[in-house]
Amino acid sequence: MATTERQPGKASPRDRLLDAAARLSYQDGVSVGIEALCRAAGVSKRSMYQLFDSKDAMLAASLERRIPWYEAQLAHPDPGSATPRERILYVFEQLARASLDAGYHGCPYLAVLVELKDPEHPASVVARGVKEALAARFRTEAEQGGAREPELLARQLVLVFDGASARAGAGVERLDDGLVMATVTALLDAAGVRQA
Amino acid sequence: MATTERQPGKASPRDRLLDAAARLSYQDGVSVGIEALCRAAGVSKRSMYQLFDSKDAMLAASLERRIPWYEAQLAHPDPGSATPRERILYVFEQLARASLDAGYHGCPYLAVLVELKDPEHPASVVARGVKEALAARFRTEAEQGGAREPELLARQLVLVFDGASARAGAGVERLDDGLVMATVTALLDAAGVRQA
DNA sequence: CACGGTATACACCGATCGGTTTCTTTCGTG
DNA sequence: CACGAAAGAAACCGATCGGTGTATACCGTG
Repeated sequence: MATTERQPGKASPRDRLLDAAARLSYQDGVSVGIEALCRAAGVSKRSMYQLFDSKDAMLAASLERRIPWYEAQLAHPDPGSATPRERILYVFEQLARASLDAGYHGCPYLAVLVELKDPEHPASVVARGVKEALAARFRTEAEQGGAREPELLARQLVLVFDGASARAGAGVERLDDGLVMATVTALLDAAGVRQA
Repeated sequence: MATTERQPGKASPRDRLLDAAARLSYQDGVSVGIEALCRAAGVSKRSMYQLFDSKDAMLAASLERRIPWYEAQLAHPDPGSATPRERILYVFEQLARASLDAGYHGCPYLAVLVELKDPEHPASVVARGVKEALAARFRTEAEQGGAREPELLARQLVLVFDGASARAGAGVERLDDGLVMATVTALLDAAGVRQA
C-alpha cells in the first residue's frame, strides 16, 4: 500500500500534531512551545520537523485544516429553505452559542492576527483569508437579501462578528442575551434587508 | 528634598521604563523580553527589578499610566456644547483617525486581553477596567441621549469599537471611509438617540 | 567630607526557546 | 525473514527567558 492506513483509535502523527497545535495555540496563545505541542501530540520533535519546515508552518497548517469545520459551523444547516436574512442571523446565533462554551476564547483566526502582529507570518495569511471569506459570504447574502449597500453591510457585520467574538473571548462581554442579535437586526433593518 | 527632581531633558528611570514598556509591548506584543525593554529604556535590569516586583507588574503599571491619555483622546474637546450623540460619534471619529497612523495596532487594552488569555494577570485587570469605563461612558451618553435601552446601546457601541479597532489593528479593515460612522449612526437611530 | 539611596554594569541562575543530531525502535512490505 | 522508511527518545546547539547577586559609580543631603 502506498500510504499507510491507520486504525480508528490512532491518528497519524501529522494529524495529532495539527490537532494539538490548534488546541494549545488557541488555549494558550501562539507562543506555546513546540516542546509542549509535541508532548501533547505524543510525537517526537524529530518527527515534527520532518513533517513541517518550522513551527510557523505547522501553526499555519493547523489553522488551515480547521477552516472547513469552522465555516461549516457558521453555515445554515438548510441554506436552500432559509432566507438570506436567516442565513446571516444564523452565523451570529452560532457565534453566541459557541461563546457559551467554557473554553471559548474568541475567534481563533482573529486571535492569531492580533497575537502575531506580523502580517507576513504564514499563519496570518491563512487567518486573513478566513476573515475575507466571511466578509465575502456576508456580502453575497447582503446582495441576495436586497441590501441597499451590500458591501457596507458586509463590513459592518464582520465588525460586529469580530467585536463580539473578541470581547466574549476576552471575558468582558456575554453574548447569551440578545446583544448580537439585536445589533445585527438593527443593521439589517437599516440596510433594508428583506424580512422574508 | 524627598523626591529627586529631574531636568526636562531626562525622564526618571521609572518613566523611561513605563514608556518603553507601553511602546514595545504594543508594537511587538506582551511577550517582549525584559532585556529588550531595559535596553530600549536605557535602564539596567537591576534597576527595573528594584522599581517593579516583576515584568507583569511593570506591564500593568505601564498600561495604567496610559489610561488618562487614552481616555482624553476619546473625549470630546468641548463636552459642554456637544450633544450626547455628538460625544458618542466623536469617540469613533477619533478611533478612525487613530487607525490611520502607520503604527496603529488596535486598542492596546483589548490586545492585552487577547494576548494574555489569563484574566487574573494584573495587566488584564487594568485592561478590563478600561473597557468597563468605556462602556460606562457610552451608557451615560445613551441615557442622556434618550436611548430606549441605554445599557443595550452601550454594549453595542463597545462591540463596534472593539471590532473596529481589532480589525483595523490587524490590518484587515480600513476605517477611513464612513464604515464606523455609518454603523454607529444606524445603532444610534435604532436606539432612538436624539439628533440634536 | 562622609553618608546613604539610586543607578549602573555584568556575571550568573535554571528553564525554556526553536531547531538539529544521533541512535534506536517499530512495523508494514517485499 | 530481511529490508527500509517512519517514528521515537534523548542529547545537544546557541540564544533568550524572567529574575538575582555583587560590586561599583553617582549624587543630593546631613
